Amino acid sequence: MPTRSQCPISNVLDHVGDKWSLLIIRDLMFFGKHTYSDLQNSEEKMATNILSSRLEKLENDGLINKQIDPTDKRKKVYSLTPAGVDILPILIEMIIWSSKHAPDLNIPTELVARAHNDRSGLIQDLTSRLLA
Amino acid sequence: MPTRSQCPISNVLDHVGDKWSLLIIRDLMFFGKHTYSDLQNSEEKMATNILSSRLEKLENDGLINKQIDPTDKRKKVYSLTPAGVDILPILIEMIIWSSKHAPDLNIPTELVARAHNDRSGLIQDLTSRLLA
DNA sequence: CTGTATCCTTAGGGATACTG
DNA sequence: CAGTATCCCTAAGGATACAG
Repeated sequence: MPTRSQCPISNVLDHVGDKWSLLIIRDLMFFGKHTYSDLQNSEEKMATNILSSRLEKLENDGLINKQIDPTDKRKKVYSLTPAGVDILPILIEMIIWSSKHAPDLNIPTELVARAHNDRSGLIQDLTSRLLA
Repeated sequence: MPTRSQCPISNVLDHVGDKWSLLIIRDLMFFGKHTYSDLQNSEEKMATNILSSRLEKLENDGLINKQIDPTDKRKKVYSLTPAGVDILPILIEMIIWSSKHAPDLNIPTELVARAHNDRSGLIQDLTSRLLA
């Protein structure tokens, strides 16, 4: 997606403003997925060509890394870059929004509670774990 | 966009996970725009048919209101619902992300500073102003 | 298993004309 | 001014086959 303007919100959307990219980041962030087949088996079942193209774009945009698994050279492992980890607060706010406005969904209530009570601590904990 | 899963992040994307909806909300929220032509003259210049369809979807989804201007019955005025106002923290986190990872953009620095120093106060101030 | 490539259909979107 | 409608093209996306 080309740069549309100098607006910081528009800029984020130019990177992840589609239906799938944030779900890939979610899976890497919250569900410990790091292989292609892990990601393909997400609840939303994205098509393999879409997954492939999004991984390529996210890597080009500097949000994820693609590495060879050191324990098995045939495998490839996807992980978040620091810029990718910094998407975390955006996802947390989305979870909070849904917990308020779409309470019928499967919301991790203890996560929401901690996001309210100790937001910066939560983000620091998750971030340090993800960057470890 | 149909519901894809029970995930709260996916749910938000089902409402605003396209290239334009959050920009409309941004314009209503930060730039005091409330008419069709106001919105059409945003920096990103969205096409009139797209603007029309997004306004319709956002209204159906309960994020914006469309009302007759009480001072001029010919005019229509768009405004955010409480659910729309609650998108604010998501936008703030997007601005923070860009301020960190795309510092070349036009970022409102005093907003970012306050988002760091007094995040909940900032959100309360903006929210109460928007709902006033 | 980890993807790429292809085929095909649908949705997104730009330009512009048109209506109340 | 405030939209709707149409035309047309491109991008997104699903299904599936295929390659390393």
